[in-house]
Amino acid sequence: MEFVQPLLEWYDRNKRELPWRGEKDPYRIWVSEIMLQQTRVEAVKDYYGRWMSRFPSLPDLAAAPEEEVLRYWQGLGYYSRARNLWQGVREVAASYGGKVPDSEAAVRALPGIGEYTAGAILSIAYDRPVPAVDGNVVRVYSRLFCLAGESETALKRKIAALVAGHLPQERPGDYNQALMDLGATLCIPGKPRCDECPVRDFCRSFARGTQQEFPPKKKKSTVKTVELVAAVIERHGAFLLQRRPAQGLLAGMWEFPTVEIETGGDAAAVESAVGTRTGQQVRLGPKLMDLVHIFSHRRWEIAVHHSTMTVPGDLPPEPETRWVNRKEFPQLVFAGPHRKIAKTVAAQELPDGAVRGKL
DNA sequence: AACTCGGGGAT
DNA sequence: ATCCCAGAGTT
Repeated sequence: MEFVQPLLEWYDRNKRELPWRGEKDPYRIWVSEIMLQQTRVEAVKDYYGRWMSRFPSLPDLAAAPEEEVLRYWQGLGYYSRARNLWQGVREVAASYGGKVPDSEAAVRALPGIGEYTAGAILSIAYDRPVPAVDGNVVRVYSRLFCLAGESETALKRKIAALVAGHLPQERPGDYNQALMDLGATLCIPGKPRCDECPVRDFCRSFARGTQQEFPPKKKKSTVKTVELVAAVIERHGAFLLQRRPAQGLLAGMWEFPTVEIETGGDAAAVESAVGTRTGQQVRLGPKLMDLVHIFSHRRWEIAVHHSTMTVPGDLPPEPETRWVNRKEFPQLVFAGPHRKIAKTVAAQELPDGAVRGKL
């Protein structure tokens, strides 16, 4: 295709300088691609740097405990990515002698590696001509060819087939990355900067002035609001923390005891619910803060209350519950907004012997 | 095909 | 507010 060469030349002159760019170690490419899933380049840079200073090679990650791996991922989101990456790396260490396989089937079979990531790893690290169609590439190609597609999956499939036919055998990784850089810097959502585009002359939507119509808008999902009360329960300088369920949202991460409430639920009902959850008799104290935390498809509104135990009881086996000193906070992986609560209460250093929570 | 899964930056 | 980001896995 005639636009391949102009695009590669544009890439050679204008590619972004990124920490993982020029990297050939498949493990390092792998890590970057997983971090970049649904995550902006700017957000990834720092995490990638910290990660590589701690887990510079595949065996380093394979040998690390899961808890520590999650600590290095804390705040990035989509935590199953970290677990899958860790599991995948261990699988490579165990079954492939520590060398990331270079066949599409084998790479695709690793946990957390889907069609896009397989293409990215194979083309960038192994120079294999496999398309890597991410959101950028969908946007670029749908505009180049005025492609709408019957569904998102059909559109993506169609584009992957086109890219496969265009990939230059000499530098497939650069072509994939050139498409992504173009989509990230010029062929952006909203108002693309077509005046600077190296392939404008080949773009059908530019010719028709219909760039805005591509790619087709995806239907918006509804965001459900959930009201919660979190209880900060302190005793002898330690705080009561609980682990979230192993499956689902923020799986396995630590949080202050939290209950979902009906709108306008009264204090007694909340105290009862917290008591059931923690095995303690609890009285809600003064409000520490209100937090709003927004996920893609959920909105948490959390009232955080200092709370006191009226009658200390045994800790429940489920969910896992622990008294944690604030000095141990850095060792834990906190669930989303609870990081902020932890940071706040940990900062409230008291002199020895001082008592907190008196009304 | 539709949902779930995080967090944040741009508009 | 809305969009969407170098998506994958499950239902």
